[in-house]
Amino acid sequence: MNLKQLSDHLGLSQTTVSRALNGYPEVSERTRKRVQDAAKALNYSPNSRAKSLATGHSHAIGHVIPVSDQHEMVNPIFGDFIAGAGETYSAAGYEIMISMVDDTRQEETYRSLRRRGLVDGFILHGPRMADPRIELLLALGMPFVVHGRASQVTAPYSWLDTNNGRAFERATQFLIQLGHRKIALINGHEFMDFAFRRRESYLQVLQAHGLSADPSLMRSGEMTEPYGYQAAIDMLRSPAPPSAFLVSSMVSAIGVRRAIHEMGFEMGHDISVITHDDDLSYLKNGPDVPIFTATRSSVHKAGEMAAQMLLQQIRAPQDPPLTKMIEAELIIGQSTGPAMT
Amino acid sequence: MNLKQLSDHLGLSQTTVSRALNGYPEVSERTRKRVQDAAKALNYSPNSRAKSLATGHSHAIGHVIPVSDQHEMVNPIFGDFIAGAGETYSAAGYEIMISMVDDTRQEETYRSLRRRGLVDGFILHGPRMADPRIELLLALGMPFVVHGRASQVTAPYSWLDTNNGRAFERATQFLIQLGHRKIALINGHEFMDFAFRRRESYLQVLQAHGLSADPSLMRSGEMTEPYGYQAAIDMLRSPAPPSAFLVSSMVSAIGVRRAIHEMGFEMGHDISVITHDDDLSYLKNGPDVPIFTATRSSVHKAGEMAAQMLLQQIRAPQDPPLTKMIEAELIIGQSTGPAMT
DNA sequence: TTGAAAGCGGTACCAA
DNA sequence: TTGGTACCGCTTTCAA
Repeated sequence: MNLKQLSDHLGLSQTTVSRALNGYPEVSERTRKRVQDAAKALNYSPNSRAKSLATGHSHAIGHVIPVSDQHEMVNPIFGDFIAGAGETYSAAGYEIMISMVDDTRQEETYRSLRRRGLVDGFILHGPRMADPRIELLLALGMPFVVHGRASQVTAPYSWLDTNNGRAFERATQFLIQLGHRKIALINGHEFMDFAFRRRESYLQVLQAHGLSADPSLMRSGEMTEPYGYQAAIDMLRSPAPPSAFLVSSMVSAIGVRRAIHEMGFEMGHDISVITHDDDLSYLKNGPDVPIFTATRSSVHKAGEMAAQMLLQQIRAPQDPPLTKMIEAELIIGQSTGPAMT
Repeated sequence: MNLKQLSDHLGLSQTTVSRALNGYPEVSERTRKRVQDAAKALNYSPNSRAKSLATGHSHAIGHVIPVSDQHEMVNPIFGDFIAGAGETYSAAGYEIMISMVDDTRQEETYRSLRRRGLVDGFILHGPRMADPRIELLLALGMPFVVHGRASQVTAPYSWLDTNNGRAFERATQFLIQLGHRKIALINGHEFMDFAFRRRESYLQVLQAHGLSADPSLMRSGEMTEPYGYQAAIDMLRSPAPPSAFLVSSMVSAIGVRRAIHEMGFEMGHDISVITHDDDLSYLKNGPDVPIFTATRSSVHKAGEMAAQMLLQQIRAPQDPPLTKMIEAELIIGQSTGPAMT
């Protein structure tokens, strides 16, 4: 059933039917009613491709997800974020178009999605400190919202971010209050903006308490389980091992805990671990660790909000960029002081 | 830059340019080369909406993900599966269109995506034993592949599934070999096909060993952490608690372990836990539990394969349905016998 | 208030 | 081997 068939059926022109269905004011109420009823009865809905072609917008949003070549895996927060965004889009009549592409093909993907007219806007995931994609999108003139920020990009743009700095500030303070003096930081790649901010806060708090930053207690890398394991093993084997770990990712934290166990330390007694991750908050009640985290549902919420911001930008492209900060939640499972030995 | 501009620039007709770019044989090699070079130089790529409209296919695949109202969360395997599928699609020039919709709106979503011409095929996620969506898609005449199976649907259709039955068979056998006699099953909703199959295998192996199935040791429900916790607490408080848990989801398993800890049992000594989940295999090296799982990378692989099967169906719609079984991996972290007390 | 017709940007049939 | 043209299904301007 297409527009022509519907209008023939009604004995009206395509024009009138189109207008009636799209809420144009110049259609008589009687006609509109008749058209709407027929459309419903005949199960008509317009072909989106034709509509897009005619109107110039696709009613779809592109999410370009960087996937790492190295381990072919996607950050687990992704699902919840998309689910949240999807809800908002679907309520507004938008679709999600997802591209999973590796780092080398990001630009090409943005350009191509835009040129081919497949999307009306973008959500940018996983920003780096100096992320060239932001300039690119600004140059392309496409509405977009960054999930996170890029602290070295000075041009104004829309973003929504978790307050990573504040989160790690509080976590570090918490460990210091418990009496820890040697606190290790197992961080993500520090060219990623979130990781950079986390380290900055960690260092700042150490300094504020007169503690020196020990480079041997700081690691940054791809947040996998083996990475966490190796980093922790190395540190625990050193002559002056840390009494606490601050870990940027739950996935790596699993490796850290394995290392602690393997080295014969007891978690929550000899050693403390604090994890920050945007996912896996369902672990918050686990017996062995205090967890510092953004919950899954807060990530979901972030997705909703980012989508709303983007739709707003699409509707009013001239408006100034929107920004939004989300505070992470602090969830203490079990207080664990430094080694008792 | 559109086709008309490009052809004007070249002094050729749109027809010829289109043919040159799309690999039609009747174009002279010289012309083709000239066209291709110009297209590259002028950064031309065809408008997908127009192309879709003209050809009748959209070069996009719909993934309709059921989201639960209850906890607004998405099964964590989703990200890896999509990443795998996305790779395959992208290599074949297809896009992914994702719809996150709750159970009540599944049918409507499939119908709408099809009617509006947004997709050429579907991957169906989270099949139930008697899943009406399969009949629907068959009736719609759209190519689709089910991730999982629907054991009560008799009509032939394409699917790709993990061998859940075999996995739980092996897990149950393993626990019995360790000496366990009271083995609890914390399962997903048993109207879900995977959960049904898991229970069937569990029961079958118990029976084969002359063990009676104890209804008080079997639970099914939404696979959340609190659900696992509550189920385990209830069982552990009973007069005859289980000595082992077989848990259908890593998320619930976290709750189970919390309950074990809280009740004063020691994991891997008093109590064993085996978890099956398609995600979170990075936990496989955790210190406390043996894990029975499909790894994240196998889920990724499943996504790739499902996508390949679907593209195959799209290319040759008349071919008989394709089916593919994937064996789960058995990963034993640490053997744990029954309670020593 | 309604309709005819010209796009939107491609593809593909039919002629040349 | 190339080009003219109708058409895919909808929107929108212009006229009636």
